[in-house]
Amino acid sequence: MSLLKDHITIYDIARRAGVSIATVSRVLTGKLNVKEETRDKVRKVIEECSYEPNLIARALCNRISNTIGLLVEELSNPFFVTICNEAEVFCTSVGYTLLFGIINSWQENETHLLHLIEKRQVDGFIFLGGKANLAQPKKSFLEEIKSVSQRLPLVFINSRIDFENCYIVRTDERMAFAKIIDYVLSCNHKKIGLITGERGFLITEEKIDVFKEKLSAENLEIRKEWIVSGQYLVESGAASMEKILALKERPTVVMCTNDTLAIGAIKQVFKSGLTVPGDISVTGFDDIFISRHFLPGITTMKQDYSQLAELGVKKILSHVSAENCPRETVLEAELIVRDSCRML
Amino acid sequence: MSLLKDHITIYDIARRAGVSIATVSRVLTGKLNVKEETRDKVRKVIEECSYEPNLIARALCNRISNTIGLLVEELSNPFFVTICNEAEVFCTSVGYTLLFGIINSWQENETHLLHLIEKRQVDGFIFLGGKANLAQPKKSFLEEIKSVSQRLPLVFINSRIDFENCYIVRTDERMAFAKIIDYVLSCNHKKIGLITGERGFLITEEKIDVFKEKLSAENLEIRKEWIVSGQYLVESGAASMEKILALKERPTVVMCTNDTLAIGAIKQVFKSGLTVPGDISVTGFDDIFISRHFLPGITTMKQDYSQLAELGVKKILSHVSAENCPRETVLEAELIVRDSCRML
DNA sequence: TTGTATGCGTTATCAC
DNA sequence: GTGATAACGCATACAA
Repeated sequence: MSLLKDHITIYDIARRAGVSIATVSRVLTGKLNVKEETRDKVRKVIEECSYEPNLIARALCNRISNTIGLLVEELSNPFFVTICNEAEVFCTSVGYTLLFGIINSWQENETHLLHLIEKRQVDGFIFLGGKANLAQPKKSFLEEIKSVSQRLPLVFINSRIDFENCYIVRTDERMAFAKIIDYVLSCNHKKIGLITGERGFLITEEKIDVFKEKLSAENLEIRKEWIVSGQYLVESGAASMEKILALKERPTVVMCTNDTLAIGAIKQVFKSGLTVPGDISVTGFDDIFISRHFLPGITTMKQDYSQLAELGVKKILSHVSAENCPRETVLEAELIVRDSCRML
Repeated sequence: MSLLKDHITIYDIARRAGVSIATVSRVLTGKLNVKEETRDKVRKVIEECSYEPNLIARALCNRISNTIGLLVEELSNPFFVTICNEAEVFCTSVGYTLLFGIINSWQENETHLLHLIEKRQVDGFIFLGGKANLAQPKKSFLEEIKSVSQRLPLVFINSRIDFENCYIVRTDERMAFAKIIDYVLSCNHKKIGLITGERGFLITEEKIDVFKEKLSAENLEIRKEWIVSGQYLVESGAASMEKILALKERPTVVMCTNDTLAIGAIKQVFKSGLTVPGDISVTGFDDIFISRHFLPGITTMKQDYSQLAELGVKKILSHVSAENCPRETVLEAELIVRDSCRML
């Protein structure tokens, strides 16, 4: 068979309403003036036929698709998916639709994926994770970004890319990590360890920087063997904690640069016959969904997911409608105290 | 400003290659014959201009958008998002793009959301959760579905809607739940409780049915107070377990109709000062990501997410290309034994 | 093998 | 106010 979706078009409506397609189009868009009488007549026919305009045709004509590309590192990542969910909901509420591109499934070809989606004439792109979040993005990647940004507005979430037509929405992760360090200090911890994911990413490097700064400022010892980096995986968090537990002298608290690592770290502590926070405290970052339900509940920092998403979309909308909007918006994070870090 | 993305078109390519647009189109689609010489010439120009065809225009022309609507109950649900992720990856690998619609954000208006997406001329729809998964969908909803199915192919995941142009990909949940019950029985449990989410959904009702059937067959007691229903939320799982723990006589194992409930149930056991599986065993269903990492690891059933997703997409592709494909495909689930259910 | 012309369903610029 | 008509970018039937 074939999908003979031969839809009703404005021609059908025009004919049945005894007007021209131009008039139908006018009542559809609602911009130009139409005599109330004819407008009602047309509306009635539209209703009767349950006609819906073909958005593909409209997009071709307007050269605006009401569509935004969202390049996300990985949908199964709980941090990213929360933002995607919020973004999607907000988009549909304003008549937009997101086209997702999942970066990880394309290995090195993040750029190729981008072109694939650009062919669908999206009005802009949002970047969530991927190479854009490297502390030092590669030259070739930046060139590509710059090139695309000459055609379309780009929004980077938790990144720092700075070109014409590029916007940024981000959490102030330096301040956020400083906040949770302060909390840890306020619990009288003096021996503090750090578990991170991949080096080279902003979310990693900034936290390491702040970690060292704060500890120095407090005259606390920064021990190399108490800082261990791996990947942003549960297994990696566990492996890192294993290394720390094997040390002759251990920190009293281990801070993790995200909750996934914290989960792995906690698991490993229990596996070693110790407990969290009894024998060692652990903190996370991001407040992913499960952190509240994990045992023990994870003390962490919560980012403002809905704002991150909504502002990202809004910046593109503003750009499209030629409104002014700040190039960068920085959001605060919130400390969420639960059970995984105890007072000494 | 305005997004003057005045792109290169086939006209530009045609001019620069000294051929007609028809020829350019031919080498682009690759279907019809073009002399090798001219084809190479055109290809070279395309390359030089880094021209990319406008998929919106192509869709309008072909009346096929290479786009599929995916109506999903909630992206933040770990079960659904896994399938979405797989579906998205598979789609892009075959030149398709998914348009997501998040049902929960539209309350009762699942149908309205559907129309919103249909306007974008998707080639088909996939339903993941929502009203389609009710054991007895409402008449009005079925009417709508039937109506849409006359225009587009529809795929239902883990559902049973049976109309023309409607396809089904599902896990055999009856068999799957029977399997995990068998496992529980093999652990010598005789006193078995059940925690479910919302009544009325297939995933709930089928499991309750199987539960009763199996226990009867084993001559085990089916106690009303050991079967407690709530919502598919962690909190609800906890509340249900609280009720069970308050009973004078308790089951030795509580089976949950999904992992989210199991997590809540386990939390509640620990909160009561008891342990899982020491004092009471718990099982889940779905094997969501965190189940492997929870403490204790949750014994559960794993659905074949990638097949669920891929077959869903494939059925639509087959329909579009007029190939034959079975109306319904049923998949098996796999028992995942971890630590939350112990041998008595 | 290649080019011309038409249609896909809209919107928008003209006249009237 | 309203109605022809020309884009929008592409694919294809038909002619050459």
